[in-house]
Amino acid sequence: MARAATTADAFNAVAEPRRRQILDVLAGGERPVNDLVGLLGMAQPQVSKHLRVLREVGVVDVRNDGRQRVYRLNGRALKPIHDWVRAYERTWSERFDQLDVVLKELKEKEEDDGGK
Amino acid sequence: MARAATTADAFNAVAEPRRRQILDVLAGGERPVNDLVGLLGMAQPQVSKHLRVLREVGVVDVRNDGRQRVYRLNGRALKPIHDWVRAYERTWSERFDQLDVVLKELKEKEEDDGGK
DNA sequence: TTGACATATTCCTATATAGGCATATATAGT
DNA sequence: ACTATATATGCCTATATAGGAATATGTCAA
Repeated sequence: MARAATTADAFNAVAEPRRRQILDVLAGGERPVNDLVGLLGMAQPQVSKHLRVLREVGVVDVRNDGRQRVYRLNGRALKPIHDWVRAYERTWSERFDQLDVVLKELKEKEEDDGGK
Repeated sequence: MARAATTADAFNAVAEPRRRQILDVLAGGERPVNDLVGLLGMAQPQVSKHLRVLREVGVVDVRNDGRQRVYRLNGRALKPIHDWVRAYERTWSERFDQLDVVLKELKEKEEDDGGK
């Protein structure tokens, strides 16, 4: 088998640095495609294709505005990533030395995350 | 071009669900390979290959113990992911709408969904 | 040494990219 | 209708998988 599709979940979608860059821009407010093209210095088709992936995993939404398509961040789709990685914060932050219960809870969340 | 290598960074390494499962087990303590094989129900070569990827991005370390190779979590390699995704937490958690700094200090004591 | 156990590596194949480029689609203005 | 603008899609190719199976490597014990 090959790798899972980039549209399989937020983890795969966000593994691509360009897509994280797009999200970082959108974090500052909604933008039409051409704004992203200009700000990121990427080719327009590539931006559109990356936006399609991000949209398929639900991390961005689109809105039509005249002949422009305005993309908007939907950060909630990133929550599974946050929930998963948060459990590991204790391994580098001393504040989390005795939060074993939290760790177990988040691991269980990861269990039923596979079917998304 | 193809997708970036899974060993390119922690984002790509962790995009694979099986590798997250491995890390979730190792979060409970170091383990030899065969333990992971048994606990996760994966084939041994696949486990070894996933561990190689995780090791190349620095998220696990190995130690020789007789004929076993004991793998140990090194969560610090996940910090870039945590740092990146953390900036988006405010988009789904109303707790971050105001009083950012204060609530950041307290948030680990709450475990309900996004507060009410 | 021989054998059993533990782990890593190699070879194979189907699949999915990401970027470059051309082109299709859609909308607005004249 | 025609044109310019804005965006999406299709086609192409090199590349990198992930899993399966077989095999290689390494280590202990008798």
